Amino acid sequence: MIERAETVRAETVRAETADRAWQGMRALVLERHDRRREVCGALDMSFIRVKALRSLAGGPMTMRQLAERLATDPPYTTLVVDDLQKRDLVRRSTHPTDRRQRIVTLTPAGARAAETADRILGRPPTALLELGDRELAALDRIVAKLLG
Amino acid sequence: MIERAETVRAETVRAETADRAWQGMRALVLERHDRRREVCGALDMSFIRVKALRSLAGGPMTMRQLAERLATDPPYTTLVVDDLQKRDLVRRSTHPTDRRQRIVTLTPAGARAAETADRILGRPPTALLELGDRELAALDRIVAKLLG
DNA sequence: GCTAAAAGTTGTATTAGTGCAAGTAACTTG
DNA sequence: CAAGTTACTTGCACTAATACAACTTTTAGC
Repeated sequence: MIERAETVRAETVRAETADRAWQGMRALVLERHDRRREVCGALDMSFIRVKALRSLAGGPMTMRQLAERLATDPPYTTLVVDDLQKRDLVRRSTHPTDRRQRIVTLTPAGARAAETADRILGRPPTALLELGDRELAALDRIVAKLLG
Repeated sequence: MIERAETVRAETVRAETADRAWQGMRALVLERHDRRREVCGALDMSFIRVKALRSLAGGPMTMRQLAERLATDPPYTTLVVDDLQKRDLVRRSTHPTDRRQRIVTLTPAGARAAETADRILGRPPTALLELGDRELAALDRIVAKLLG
């Protein structure tokens, strides 16, 4: 492939811009506005349990699906769900047609806990709230596009 | 404070947009494009050590500054730095004027490791690279603004 | 029906991380 | 120069997380 010099240059600028934007997004999410400690404190549980609750807020899942979602293995998932069950935040039931599978469902208290977590984690940084209307709309649109 | 109905409505829309954009950014960084495992595997160390190396890439720091940056306490920082020192990635020296303080500096090998980490963590998602020029520029500008 | 596979659980071992108390060396302040 | 403070280290106790191996129950394929 033969490219003209200015094309190569333009691509370099694009790559640099993309790197900078991405690193900025990472810094915002991971450093400037990390609410993990806060949410763990509020719900008095480790972050993986919070993630489990939030995952289940989207609907019941089997243990295996939950393990996948939490990027962990089945044994540890058992432990996490055991703990959430002791706190009456989730409930285990047997799959109607395949009795090997356990369906994990949020209890009403679990749904409330997941909502609390969402409220803490989902709260945008103040800088974002102070964006102009056009910028905020642009950001919203671009992020949606990135998510596919 | 008295607000007209349409002003309240507009604020609600803004808040919803901000929430959605923020949650999208979180999802992108934390779920869609999490490279922690990859970088930990590549450098054969825990993520907090990677963070330490990357922090030190910006210049030498004292133990206390590093502890602050890693959001941990001094004792654990000692442990992390001990480990990095064993691997010849960092070096401890005494502060020239205050001999209580230890200055932690990257070795050449440490700088290379930090660069490797940056290359892995800083690589933007492909979706971001596929944005149009105008959108990419807008994202870059907005993120810079959010970082203040 | 027998065998193999899948879903979950139990158990054990190891590493990572957190928190606190105490100790040492160096500096600062009155 | 004595007393307090700061920076770092050491040590201990504890929880969280990760990884494997082995086991039970249930389903699916031959």
